[in-house]
Amino acid sequence: MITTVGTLQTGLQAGKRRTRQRRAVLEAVRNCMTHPDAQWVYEQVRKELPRISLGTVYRNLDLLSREGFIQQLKIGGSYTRYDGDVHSHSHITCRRCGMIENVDVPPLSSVIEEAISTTHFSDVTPQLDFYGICMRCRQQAN
Amino acid sequence: MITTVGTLQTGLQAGKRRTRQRRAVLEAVRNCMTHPDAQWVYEQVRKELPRISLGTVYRNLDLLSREGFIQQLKIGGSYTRYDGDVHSHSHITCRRCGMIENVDVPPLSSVIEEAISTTHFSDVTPQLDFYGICMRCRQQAN
DNA sequence: ATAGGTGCAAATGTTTTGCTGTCAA
DNA sequence: TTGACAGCAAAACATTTGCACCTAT
Repeated sequence: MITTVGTLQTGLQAGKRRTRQRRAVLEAVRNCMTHPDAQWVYEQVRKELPRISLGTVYRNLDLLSREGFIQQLKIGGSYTRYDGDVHSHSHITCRRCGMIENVDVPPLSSVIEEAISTTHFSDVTPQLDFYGICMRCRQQAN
Repeated sequence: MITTVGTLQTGLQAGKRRTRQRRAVLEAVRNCMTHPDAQWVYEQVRKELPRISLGTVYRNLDLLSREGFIQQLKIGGSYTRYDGDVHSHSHITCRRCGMIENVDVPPLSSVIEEAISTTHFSDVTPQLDFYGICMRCRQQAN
């Protein structure tokens, strides 16, 4: 069995050293389907490495996202969330409970490209997100 | 000359009382073109009302955005920014300096509507934002 | 051996809140 | 008159950072 923990399939390495802490953080984000925040990752990783600190989790989440191993999501709530899926996709956030789900959206039309061209910005990337009410919240007749 | 400070043209009122503090906060956000944060609004309003507290600014910004008089922007940086322009439009944020500019984007295509329909969410609103490098930052050869 | 990384705790920066007093209606 | 709101300060909250020690290379 080949283990690729802490390494992309291409053999790329995050940071300069391959530490247990970094591998565990990447592993946790990748295995989580719910777009976790730093606290969740911390609690998860602590099951394996009880002495890891929250600061280390933050530092690694930052490094991993800067180097493109994971994605930082600054949508909706009051804290930053992470996504182990780095392929380009959108997110839909529940306005009531904050739950995030993935949405596959086709490439944005040339109409939007035109809108961008009216600005004086360069290297522009669009980010399309959605907000709504999830099924679970809708069913809870409050 | 008709003054509409603190009141929408329709005569709607924010909150239950028309306080000087609330009017000044709304005024400040409306007159500012740079999508200010709470601190900026605080400093601005303090010129007129030196005894206003930051807490009051936050409470009013919150109330005004909940009631639709202004718009809350949770994009990019580490703090919440506000927009006095409540008509539906997008924003483009500079990745380097955080500067925000407005972008007028045509209505999103039906292709996107379809993507939304694959989710189990209701009352979905799309939010399209852009990130890039502004002209000023590009010119500063760093 | 050594630079990069970790743990810990304190600091930071933004936003919220409890309480008491004030003021718009 | 009275309840919504303001001022103040402390608390809450997520996140960052300084420093001494550790460890992957």
